Amino acid sequence: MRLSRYFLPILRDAPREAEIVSHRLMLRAGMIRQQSAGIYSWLPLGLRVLEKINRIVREEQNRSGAIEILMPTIQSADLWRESGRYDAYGKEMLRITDRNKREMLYGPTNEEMVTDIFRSYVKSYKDLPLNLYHIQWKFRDERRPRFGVMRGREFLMKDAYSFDIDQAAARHAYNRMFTAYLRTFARLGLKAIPMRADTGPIGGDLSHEFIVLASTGESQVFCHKDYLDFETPAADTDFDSVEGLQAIVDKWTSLYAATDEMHDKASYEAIPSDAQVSARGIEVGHIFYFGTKYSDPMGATVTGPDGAQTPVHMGSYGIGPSRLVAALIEAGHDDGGIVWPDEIAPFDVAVLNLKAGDAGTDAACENLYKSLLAKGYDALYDDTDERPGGKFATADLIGVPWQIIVGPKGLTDGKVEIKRRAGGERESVPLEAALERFKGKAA
RNA sequence: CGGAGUGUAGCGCAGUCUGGUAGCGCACUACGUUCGGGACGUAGGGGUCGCAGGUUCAAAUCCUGCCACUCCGACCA
Repeated sequence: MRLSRYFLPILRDAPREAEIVSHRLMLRAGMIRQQSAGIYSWLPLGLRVLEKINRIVREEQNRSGAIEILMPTIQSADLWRESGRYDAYGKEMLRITDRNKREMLYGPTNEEMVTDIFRSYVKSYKDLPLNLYHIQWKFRDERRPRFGVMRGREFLMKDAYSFDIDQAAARHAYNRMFTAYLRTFARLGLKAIPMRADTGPIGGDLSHEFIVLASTGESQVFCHKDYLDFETPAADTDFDSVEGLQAIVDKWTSLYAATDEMHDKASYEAIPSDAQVSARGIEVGHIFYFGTKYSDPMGATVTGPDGAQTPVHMGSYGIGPSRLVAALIEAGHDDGGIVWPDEIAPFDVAVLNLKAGDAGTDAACENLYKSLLAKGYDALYDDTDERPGGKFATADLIGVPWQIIVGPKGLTDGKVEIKRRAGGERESVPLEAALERFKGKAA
């Protein structure tokens, strides 16, 4: 992308209302624009990051055996009356009336709807297990939205729903998601620790929150230090292996880890004091097993091997990609701006032409830019006629992991500079070497 | 939902107390000089002062009502 033709509305000063660092940086970097309390437009740079997160989430969901669908944002109140949640859900549910005076709602979650889909088509235990997920916008009319997209009213959520014949099978479905989540967050460059969670209004008796440690986190969390060094399940993990997944989950739940609400002082203090971690955390995922809470009242049953109708055992599994954007910034930034993990960055590499209009730098940059594109990189070419200082500041602010800096000074020796955003290391190399350094994007 | 605030140009702010031609910095446009860490000069453009009433010769400023947004707390992916 040529910056001169892109839409990147950088702000030099953050708007006054933005308090936390991720919100300030997202506004400054031109990633989002607030349209209403807790409701945001996603501008090109923000959308790129959001899509990169979605891609990873999708890959790991698919790897674990989940199947993608897409359900609507608007739902019928009737469906929610079946489960009893239409009245149980408070003012957080945005209720809408259509022109025919039918009661509708903007979905805060999709258990009822996916259960309806399931019961319409699936009739036999032979079609289980099944896990359907979608990535869709949700709306919860929070009393007090805050912290930008971290706690918006409208937010993007990946929600998966598992269907199984009995509790043992549902446990395995839970373990699949548990494992997929460990992989997802690791690929996003985050250390997310599963913590026992309260099951809340959704109900059920097996639930974990995945918490990212960050000093600006919203809640207090406690855990054993060893979690930070646990190994992420491998890409070739066999998701069909009941024992294999159970071993992973057992390991990742073997030590103490709890949010404030579930905190048990005695258990925590039993941890050797040098292994106690008390920190702030951001919830980035939440998984539940809730049995037949919805399948029972909604009649989602299958015929078992014995010919009997059995309500299916369900679980639901959420990750908030829009919130993850903010969490990633909270976990990765410095005075200069955002520091994205390589896999999430909106662009892989930025080419900075320090003197646009100069025949030498123009030619070198064109060469670099086209070569990077040809090798599959998302490259951003700053071809504007801004001054060098501004270009450095912009590149740092938006957090592109690599910068290739091309100025007339270096070019007299045939050299360009490669800068790593994260550590700030820079290296002066011949133009050819820079071209070679970026060999091609590994799939 | 309790408490505290804020609405003036795209962003950051002054002006409001004490009514009298709507300002500053950044950003934007043109030209010139600059050019390796957010340059400088000159000349420009841009605002129903959140909205609606009211008081007054005159309202960003005073009065009344409403709306929006933010922060702290309780609650949530």
